[in-house]
Amino acid sequence: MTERVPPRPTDAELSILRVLWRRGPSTVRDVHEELSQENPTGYTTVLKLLQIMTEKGLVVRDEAQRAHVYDARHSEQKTQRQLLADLANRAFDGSAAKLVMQALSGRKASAAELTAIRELLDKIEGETK
Amino acid sequence: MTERVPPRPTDAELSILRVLWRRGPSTVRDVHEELSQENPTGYTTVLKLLQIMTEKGLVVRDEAQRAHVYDARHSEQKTQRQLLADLANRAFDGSAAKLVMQALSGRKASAAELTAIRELLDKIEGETK
DNA sequence: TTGACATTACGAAGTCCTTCGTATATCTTC
DNA sequence: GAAGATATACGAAGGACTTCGTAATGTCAA
Repeated sequence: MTERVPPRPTDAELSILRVLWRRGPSTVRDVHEELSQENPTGYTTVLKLLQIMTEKGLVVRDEAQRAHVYDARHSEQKTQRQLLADLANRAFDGSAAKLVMQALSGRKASAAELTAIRELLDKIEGETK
Repeated sequence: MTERVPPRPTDAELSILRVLWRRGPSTVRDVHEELSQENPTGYTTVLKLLQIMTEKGLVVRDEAQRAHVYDARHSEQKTQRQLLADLANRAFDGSAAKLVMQALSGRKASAAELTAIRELLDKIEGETK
């Protein structure tokens, strides 16, 4: 059996992934401290989540040292794209374009951001041609 | 107590909402038949879900007839925007622009769709000005 | 009215998510 | 090597999600 695609991370799992993406490989202690600043959590709670995430394949664990070091298995980009594809399938008839249009309509996007998006569009159209 | 914002629909709940958005007000039988074509489900399972969704405020129920008639409480658009805002908060630092860029990078968008997006950008920028 | 049928109500089971308390193992320092 | 600090492992509890079986209720026709 080959490795399967990891499942969609839950809310608590995603908040841990965000810490790992920001910090890189980290111990439970590291993650716990960072996470507790915004949202106080028990140390063993974070540990348990990381253990489960290891089983699921969301993170990888280096057990070389006493304090195991965890890291996100997939990049932030890759995970984000998977989440978007998933949402598109579940709520937008699988259409990424519909999703984008709705996200843009939902206001809040600075002029600079709009420009950046426009440039991205240019780039995409350039490649497709 | 005033009405609270309905919670994020689960996967099964969302698939029911999709049917309601497409069909409009429907009985359990209606929803069950439509839903079972793609994904066979028990009749009482659908009923139970609709009852829970009524409690949560995701749908409204008209009990005038013997066969209760259910309908989505919020429009497809409104729900989609809420889901997008939620995902932006959980995985994109709350930035809708980042989300859009990532969605666009994730390939798949026809030329026509790209044009439509571009026009939408024009419209937004026109209003903001 | 009564029987057949359709519908809703109720409750329970199995799984997953989240949290935490306690036990066990390991390292450091003296 | 023993004490204390620090880690991980284990298991359990409570709640949410999904599914379904069975009971109760309502409707209609003969």
